[in-house]
Amino acid sequence: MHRVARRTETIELAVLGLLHEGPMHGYELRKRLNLMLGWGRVLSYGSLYPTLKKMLRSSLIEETTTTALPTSRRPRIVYQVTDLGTAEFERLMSEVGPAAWEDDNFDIRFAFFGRTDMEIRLRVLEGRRTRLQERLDRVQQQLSLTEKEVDRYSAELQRHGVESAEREVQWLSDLINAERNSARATPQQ
Amino acid sequence: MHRVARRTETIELAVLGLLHEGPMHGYELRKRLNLMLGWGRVLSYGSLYPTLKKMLRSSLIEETTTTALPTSRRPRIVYQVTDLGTAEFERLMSEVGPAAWEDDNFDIRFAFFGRTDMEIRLRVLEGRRTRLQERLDRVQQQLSLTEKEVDRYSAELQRHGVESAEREVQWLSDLINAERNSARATPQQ
DNA sequence: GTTAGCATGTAAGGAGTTACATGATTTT
DNA sequence: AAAATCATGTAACTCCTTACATGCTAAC
Repeated sequence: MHRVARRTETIELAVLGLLHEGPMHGYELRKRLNLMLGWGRVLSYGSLYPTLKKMLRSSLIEETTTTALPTSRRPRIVYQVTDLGTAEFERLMSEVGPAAWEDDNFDIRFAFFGRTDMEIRLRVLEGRRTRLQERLDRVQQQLSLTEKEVDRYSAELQRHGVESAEREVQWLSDLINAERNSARATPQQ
Repeated sequence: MHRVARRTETIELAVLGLLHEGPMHGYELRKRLNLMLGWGRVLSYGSLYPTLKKMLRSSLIEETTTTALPTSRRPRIVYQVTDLGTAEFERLMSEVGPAAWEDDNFDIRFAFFGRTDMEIRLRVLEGRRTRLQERLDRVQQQLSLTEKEVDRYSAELQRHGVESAEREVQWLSDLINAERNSARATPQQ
């Protein structure tokens, strides 16, 4: 029953990670988020602001309203992580399991890999690779037991999909090897 | 205000296209649909069956309940396209515009390209390519005006994303060329 | 005979988008 | 002085998933 992280959870993780770089306000967060989650759908305000409010309520972040400026300026609300938020970030980042390697979730986690142990990194990379490999196998298998010949364009679409997935698997394998090599080069303790 | 097709619309198009191959019941449609839309999320029954009911109401499809079988068998409901459904399929397939080349929609349309005119095919392929190129440009640009140096993993993620998109653009270019060549080889009229 | 897969549905609830509302600041 | 973009929100609505409910059929 492996529940897949809701979008909100993905956003929360990304916000915690981004705020680690320093305080930011909502609008800026949104731009950064769109660049990270990018490629797919863009993040709407109606999604971001409520999430920030929710995170405030659970004390993962704090707000600092920039009120009194020389020129009367509309207050910009600047957010920053709390200690609790940092703890939550670390907890989420050290999760291994489907939540870590489903499509969107994986990208975010990967982006913040610099702040995780190599052990976790390897587990997540391998999990992701297995996940993709499973999909590939399932498709290949179902393709093989399809009796009727598929038409040109359907076949081309399938071919392209499989090729992309295979390339992604290769990418992951390279990353895994790189991690292992760096481990041998710098044996800890 | 280019509204992006709702999932339901995508499903409707896919159902109309699949039923063109011959009558099918819901369960079977779902499997085929998952293979087509695949790679991402799977289609839930709670999504499929209501959509089929809706299509029945609007007379895009008809149902034939297989009731009296030798062995008392639970009725399987077999669906088939109506003339109205065929017309709707053709209308949807000849649409050019964002609805045709946004992520999910594009895949389905492409899969049914065999049943469209080459003129439409070219317009859709080119639209899709332009769409991807825009995204690439936007990312490249935003990347260039980011002052702070990004960390290793974020950079790698971006690199990989850009590479994938570029590869997709190349794929589309090849397809476009193939269409153009086949047009020259077989000049109509 | 029991597990796994075939087969069809519905109701409730949640998540997130769209549309609306407002105003400041910067660029052209 | 207009247009674009920065900036922050909210409410309603829509879609879709999740979970439940039911029963048949084939394989082991």
